[in-house]
Amino acid sequence: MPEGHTVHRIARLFTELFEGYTVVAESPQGRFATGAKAVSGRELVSAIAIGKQLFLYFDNDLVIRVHLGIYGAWDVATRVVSEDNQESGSLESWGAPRVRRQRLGEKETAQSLEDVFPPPPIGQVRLRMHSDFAVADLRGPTACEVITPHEADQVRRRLGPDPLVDTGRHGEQRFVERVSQTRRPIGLVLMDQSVVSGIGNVYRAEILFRHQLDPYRPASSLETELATALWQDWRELLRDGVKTGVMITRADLDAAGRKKALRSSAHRYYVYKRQGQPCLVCGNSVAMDLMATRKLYFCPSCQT
DNA sequence: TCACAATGAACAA
DNA sequence: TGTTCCTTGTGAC
Repeated sequence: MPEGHTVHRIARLFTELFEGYTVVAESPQGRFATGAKAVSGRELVSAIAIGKQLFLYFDNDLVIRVHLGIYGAWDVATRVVSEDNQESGSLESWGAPRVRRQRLGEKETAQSLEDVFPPPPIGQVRLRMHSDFAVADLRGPTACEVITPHEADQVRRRLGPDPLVDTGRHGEQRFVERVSQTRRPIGLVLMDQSVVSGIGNVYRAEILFRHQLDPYRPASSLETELATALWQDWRELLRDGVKTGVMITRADLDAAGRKKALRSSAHRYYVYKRQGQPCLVCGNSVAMDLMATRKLYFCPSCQT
C-alpha cells in the first residue's frame, strides 16, 4: 500500500492510461472542485512518482500533486475494447488496503458495459479523472493540490533521493552523506523523506532487520559501507515491490514461499506486525516500540 | 453503534 | 512531544 513502490506503480498506470490524452477532471465530493476545473479538458503530459509523491503535469502549465498519506487510495477502472469488438474492464484499488476489487463486465457486450462504465464514484471521491476508457478516483489523500511547475520543483528539491529516480551514483552519495551527518536514530532517519524518498513503516522495519541493525543506533555511527548497503538494499526492495505490487522483504523464501507471500501478508515480513512471535532467524520474541508515534518492529536479539 | 487502527506528515509548543 | 487532518474497514458490544 502506500509506500514508494505503490506510487511508482500508480505513476506507471497513469502514464499508460492517460498520458497524451485529454482528461476530464471533477471533484464528486466537492472539496477539490476548483482544482479539478483548472486541469479539466487538458492533456496529461506526464505522471511522475518521487517517493510517496505523485506529480501529474498538464499541458496548461499546471501540476497536480498528490500524497496518499496513511489511507489515501486510487480506484482505477478501465474499459477495453478487443479486436472482435468485445468489451471488458476491471476495477482495482491502489493505495490503502481496500477490498473493492472486481471484474467489470467480463464477456459483456458493449451495450451492457455502457451500464457499468464509468462506474459511479464510491465514497468520498476528492478527484475523479477520466478519459473515454479509464477512470481514476482519488479518496482520502493527505495532499491533493494544483501547483505550478516551479512550485513542483521546490517540493522536489526538498525530497531525498529515490532509487528509481536518482539512479546514478549521486543519489547514493546524497543518502550516505545525509546519514553520516545526523546523530538521530537510524530508525527515524530511514523514515525521513528529506533523507531518502519512499520508505514507510513496513520497509523501515524490514530493511533494519535485513542488516541486523539496531533501530536506535545513531545514524552517524554507521560505516560508509553499511549506509551504502542500506541504499542499495532499498533500491532492490523498491524494484521488486514495483514489479510485484507487493512488499516482500524476506530473503529466505524459495519460489513456493514467495508465491505464498504474494497471496498472504502473513508470510511476507521478518518483523513487521510480528511482535510477540518468534524471530524467523533466532527464535526470540519480536518486539514493538513506539518511535516518534509510529510502531517500530524489531528483533532485539538479532538487531544490535 | 461505537471505538479503534492504518503502509503519513504538518504543525505547535 | 503531542495534536490534528484525511477516510475506511473491522471487530467488539
